Amino acid sequence: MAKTAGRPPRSESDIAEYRSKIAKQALAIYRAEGFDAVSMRRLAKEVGCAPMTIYAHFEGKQDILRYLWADVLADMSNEIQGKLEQIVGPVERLQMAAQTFVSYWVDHPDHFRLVFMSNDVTRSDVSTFLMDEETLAHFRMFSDLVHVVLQDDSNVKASADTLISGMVGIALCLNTIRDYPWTDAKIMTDRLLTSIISPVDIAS
Amino acid sequence: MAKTAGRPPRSESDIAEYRSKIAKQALAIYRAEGFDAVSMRRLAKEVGCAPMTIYAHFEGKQDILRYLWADVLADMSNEIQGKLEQIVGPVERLQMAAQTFVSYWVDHPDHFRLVFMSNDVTRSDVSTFLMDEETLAHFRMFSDLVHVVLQDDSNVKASADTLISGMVGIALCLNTIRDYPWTDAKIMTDRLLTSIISPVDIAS
DNA sequence: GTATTATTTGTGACGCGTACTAAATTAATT
DNA sequence: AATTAATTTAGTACGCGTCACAAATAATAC
Repeated sequence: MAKTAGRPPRSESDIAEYRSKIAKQALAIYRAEGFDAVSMRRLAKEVGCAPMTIYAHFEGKQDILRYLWADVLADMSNEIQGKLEQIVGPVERLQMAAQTFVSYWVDHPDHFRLVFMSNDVTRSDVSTFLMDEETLAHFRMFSDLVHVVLQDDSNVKASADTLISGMVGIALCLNTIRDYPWTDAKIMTDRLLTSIISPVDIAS
Repeated sequence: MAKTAGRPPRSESDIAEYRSKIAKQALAIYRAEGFDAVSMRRLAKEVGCAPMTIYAHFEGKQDILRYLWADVLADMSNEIQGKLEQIVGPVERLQMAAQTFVSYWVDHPDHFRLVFMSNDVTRSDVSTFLMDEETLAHFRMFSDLVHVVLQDDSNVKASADTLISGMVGIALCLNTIRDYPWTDAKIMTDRLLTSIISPVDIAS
């Protein structure tokens, strides 16, 4: 089968280059002026293309926003790592990580919104986006910390996932349901953590 | 001090009537066509007033959306109560309630978005909105269920709050971070629950 | 060269939330 | 009935995400 005539599809590298160019600019805007400043029109202007051209490279705004996750998650990870440096006890390390994690999202609502609240929850379309290794690693950090504490291998992932989503939930509730008199975040985080890391067997 | 001349401010009842009229119509639209269908312009049209008039009665869209919470939360509560009817064991009741709670939000992304993701996270303005008794009661239902399981009074609220935000977090994570291979919701919920309801003392 | 085809651009449009202002309407007191 | 303050309206405007469609551009085959 000979190649068809006409302009060939852009090369893989061109696609990647253009995408990263857009994503990079989006990140610059986000870092400088926050979530609300990132708009398709402005992004296009600063990238130097027509607004609609972006839609040839991304499915929509959400699709772009996901590329900012890496930056935010790295920032969060750094903060945790910094706090962890002086701590040796496995339980203490996990506690510090958890407290820092929750504090980070409570103290940076914009970042929280970006990562956890900017998806189109309604449409459950199977996007082609897949988390890269680096991004996954940030989530796995907790698995590792939990793993050290719980020698028992079998439930580590379930425990870590529950811990992560639990902490995210604390941040979400504090951020959105402000009228409800929530227990202090520190206390809830501690409660969640000490619960998760203690092996429990309750009759089902 | 005699009253000044001129039109007096609207009466309390008039204010409430107008507000509830708007809120009621918003609810009708939401129920019929979902989250995205509720827009200020359309709402105004169906209420029979100018778009900007609504802003005299509500601070903005968020302020209206909150009045839809009651409906959704009642629906969720009903679903839980229905499932609870045949169950007598305190632990089993709490388990069923928790599983139903999480399932509800996972199965109704629109409702989840309305209650937990439609606030303007960025601005932490102290709005005048206060949760009414009815709405609070839905949250307190879990306190009650937890209370029955944990006779120890002291930590009931902290445990219940942690449980609620943990479950909300599970729903949020499943709804927004779809690329991460989360542990099954049922398992995470169970893990969270059995952890929370078992009294634990870990060296701090 | 020219024809063919893929991609990019431009333009205009829709509806959105919300801000501003000036005019109109309303309802009570004088 | 005239006055006056509270409220509503109309109109305009900005920027937003996104769609539709025609025009332009670029790279290949002939």
